[in-house]
Amino acid sequence: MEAEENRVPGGAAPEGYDRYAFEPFAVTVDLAVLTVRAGALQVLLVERGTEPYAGRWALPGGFVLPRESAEEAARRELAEETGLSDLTGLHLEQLRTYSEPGRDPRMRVVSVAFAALLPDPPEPHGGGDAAQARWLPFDGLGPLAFDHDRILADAHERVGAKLEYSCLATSFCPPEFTLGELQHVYETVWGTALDRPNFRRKVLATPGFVEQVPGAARLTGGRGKPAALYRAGGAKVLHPPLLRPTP
Amino acid sequence: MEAEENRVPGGAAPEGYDRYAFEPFAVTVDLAVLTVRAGALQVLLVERGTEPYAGRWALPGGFVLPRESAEEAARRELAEETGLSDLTGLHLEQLRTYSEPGRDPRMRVVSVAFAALLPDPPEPHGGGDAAQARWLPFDGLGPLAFDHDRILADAHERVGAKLEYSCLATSFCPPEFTLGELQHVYETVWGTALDRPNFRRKVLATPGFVEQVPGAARLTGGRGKPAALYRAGGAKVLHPPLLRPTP
DNA sequence: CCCTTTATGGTCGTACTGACCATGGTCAAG
DNA sequence: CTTGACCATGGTCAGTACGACCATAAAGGG
Repeated sequence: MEAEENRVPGGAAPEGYDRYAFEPFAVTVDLAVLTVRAGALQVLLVERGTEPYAGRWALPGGFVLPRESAEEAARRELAEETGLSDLTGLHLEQLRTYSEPGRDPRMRVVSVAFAALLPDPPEPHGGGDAAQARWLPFDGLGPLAFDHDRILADAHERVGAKLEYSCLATSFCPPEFTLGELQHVYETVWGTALDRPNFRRKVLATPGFVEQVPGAARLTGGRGKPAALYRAGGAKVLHPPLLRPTP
Repeated sequence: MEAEENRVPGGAAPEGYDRYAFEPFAVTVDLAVLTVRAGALQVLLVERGTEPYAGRWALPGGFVLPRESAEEAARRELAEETGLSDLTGLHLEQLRTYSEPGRDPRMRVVSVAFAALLPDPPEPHGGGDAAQARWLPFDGLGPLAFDHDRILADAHERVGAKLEYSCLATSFCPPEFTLGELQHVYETVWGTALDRPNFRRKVLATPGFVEQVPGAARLTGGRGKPAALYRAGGAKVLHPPLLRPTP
């Protein structure tokens, strides 16, 4: 039900809305942007310059503008923070909305959180307004600003779970990748080692997960036998799923 | 990032917030309340009495109050709509947030949608303010108000997916239930028939999914052999999952 | 030339699943 | 009372998937 009830006096009613009073909220987006770099899971963070939490790292984000959806706001903010222009193929997944009254000490802010996955990202050049944007390793992060620790933990959990039953892992990889790189995505996000032949068997047995680039091969940094290159296939779901090893 | 940027002139800045301008949004919750009644999946809907969409069915919901979270608002609204007082054990799951600018023609409304599951629910007595609240079968619903068709479809998809890898199905059942009733939940939500012995084997082989009530048995409406009664166990996840049959 | 490293291919036993068949208890109709 | 419908329960059997290996191939470094 939308704007149906009249319980909240004190809000400003927009034109034509004299029957309905409502409480205004600020609506923002927060972005948990993950990538696999240098063999580790990394997160895009910005350093806060103002109170509260001045000097702390925080997730990038910002206000939702009057004429855009939260998804559009998330893409806009991400483009501004990273300086990337082409985010069309980017996987952006809505995590959940955080609405606890005290989460921002200054005012009532409802924040729609998104998880985004980037392959081989550029170093952010602190694009527009953010004080400083950097990639930082996921492990060993100090406490973040606001409730961003929890948002980031939720993003990690969600991405880890989606790797099990979707073909999402290719979003972490460049357009052409080796099966070793794809396996490394799983191992990095899950924090567990996988058996290489078994992983290979599973991936190749799933129709549409990956398709081989004919004739191409790449050396994985010069060591070992050259690996065949693959592209992401058309499939979106993994059936049956690729479950995390149970410890 | 919270309330960090100054891009939106025209919003009212609360006290102490002169540095930050923001656009106020109305924030509501929408509830997709599902149950299994009379052998069919049913949804709790309210009939709208005012424009827009007067006379259409809509999901119950309402404004988030200034001092409550979206989860608290959802529980409060649900209690008001159904007249139920004890919703402590109720499974409430945040679906996602719908924020497209045109989804409410009157004003900018951002809605946090929840899916709720009720076992054997009472007939709602149109409790507080809602014009009329009723359980309606999920199949064959005419178009709902606003974007509630999509929210309901998302809720159905989410619940169906969660049945696969969680013990959520017991939330549809009364405190004590037969395995036939539990299987019926799966069949109703998924819309597929399941093999009874195989379902039974799978459920009993999962530790903590259900535990038998000693000595108790119930006739399933008088026909057939009496079935043993079970309670929900302590487990929350299903490992390995109980996958939908692939058609 | 040997060793390390990585990719790729295969085997084998176990666990799980889907498709059955069989039995037993209860009710209702004949 | 008998019979059949109906449902719960128990079991079999084969195909599949998966984990734990072993083996081979191709590259680079000492």
